[in-house]
Amino acid sequence: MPDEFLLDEQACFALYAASRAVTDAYRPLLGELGLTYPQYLVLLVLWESDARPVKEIGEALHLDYGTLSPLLKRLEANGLVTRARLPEDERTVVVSLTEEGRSTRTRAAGVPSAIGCALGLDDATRRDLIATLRRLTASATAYTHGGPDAQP
Amino acid sequence: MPDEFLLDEQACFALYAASRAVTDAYRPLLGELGLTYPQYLVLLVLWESDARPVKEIGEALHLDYGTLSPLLKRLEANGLVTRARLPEDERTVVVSLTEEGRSTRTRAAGVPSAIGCALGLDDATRRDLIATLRRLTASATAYTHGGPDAQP
DNA sequence: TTCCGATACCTTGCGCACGATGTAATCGTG
DNA sequence: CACGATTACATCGTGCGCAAGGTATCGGAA
Repeated sequence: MPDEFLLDEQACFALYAASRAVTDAYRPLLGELGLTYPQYLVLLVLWESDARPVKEIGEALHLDYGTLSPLLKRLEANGLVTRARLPEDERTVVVSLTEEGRSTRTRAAGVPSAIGCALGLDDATRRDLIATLRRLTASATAYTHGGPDAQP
Repeated sequence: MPDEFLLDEQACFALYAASRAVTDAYRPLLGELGLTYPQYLVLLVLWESDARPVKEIGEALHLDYGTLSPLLKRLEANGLVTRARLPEDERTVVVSLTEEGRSTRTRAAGVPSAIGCALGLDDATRRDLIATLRRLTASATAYTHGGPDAQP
């Protein structure tokens, strides 16, 4: 009997282990920039489109306020972003890059290629992996929220 | 010009997001057993082969003592495992399942199939994913430790 | 206009993860 | 045997990541 504890579990553990291994690869590179991987992700979001409310950053990264609020406070304390309430809606906090935040993009220019080297995947495999992971994420998310039944 | 911050980064973020989505899927299932996902992983290791030193558990899960020591203390506090020094080598702590730890395997019998459903991957895709993730983990680990040069 | 609910965010508490440091036991070498 | 190095763990500090609870603001209906 093929142990049922050793089939899909392997996929989940492989995912868990790979995610941490990749984060480990980022660590020394980002460490020189004074960044963690989640902080780097926030900067990626802002480099693509500056001055965004916390809500949008959270949606882009699938992170909630409990994670983002203190993280953004640290980015602010490190002088990379500013946070300001919207005058027309005082509930909303808009996060914007400082000059140092923008220039960090240049300092991080070598990171993607270094990581690409670390992953060691050819183009086709990587595209395939991304597609599979996105389907998996969508499927797992649909299962968790909404459950097998579902309902907004 | 295809933004270099949007290529390999996508693979890494997809990995990061997928890993958390899968953990989210486990959470309600394991929550009923009073377990977290890392705790469940430790039990998987012990269900396969009981009475193992902390070192072996760490190697199996790629986790260090800083993570495992408090985690195992919690499992012990919850009555699922015991920890005992080896008489022939007082440095080594052997982790063993209690009766409750063993019986939890039965209570968790439905978890793998539920997760398999949540992932929504066919057999071929899943095998392919596991293989890709393992190569990726090995490559990233080799890059991080040992660096591009390498040296034991 | 006055509520009432929704929205956007913050805070707290807990459990990972990891680097750094500490400690006791064991091993290896002279 | 002595003693320095290694091994196996434990602990501490920091930073996620998430659930739960709190606050202030906004929008809409009575």
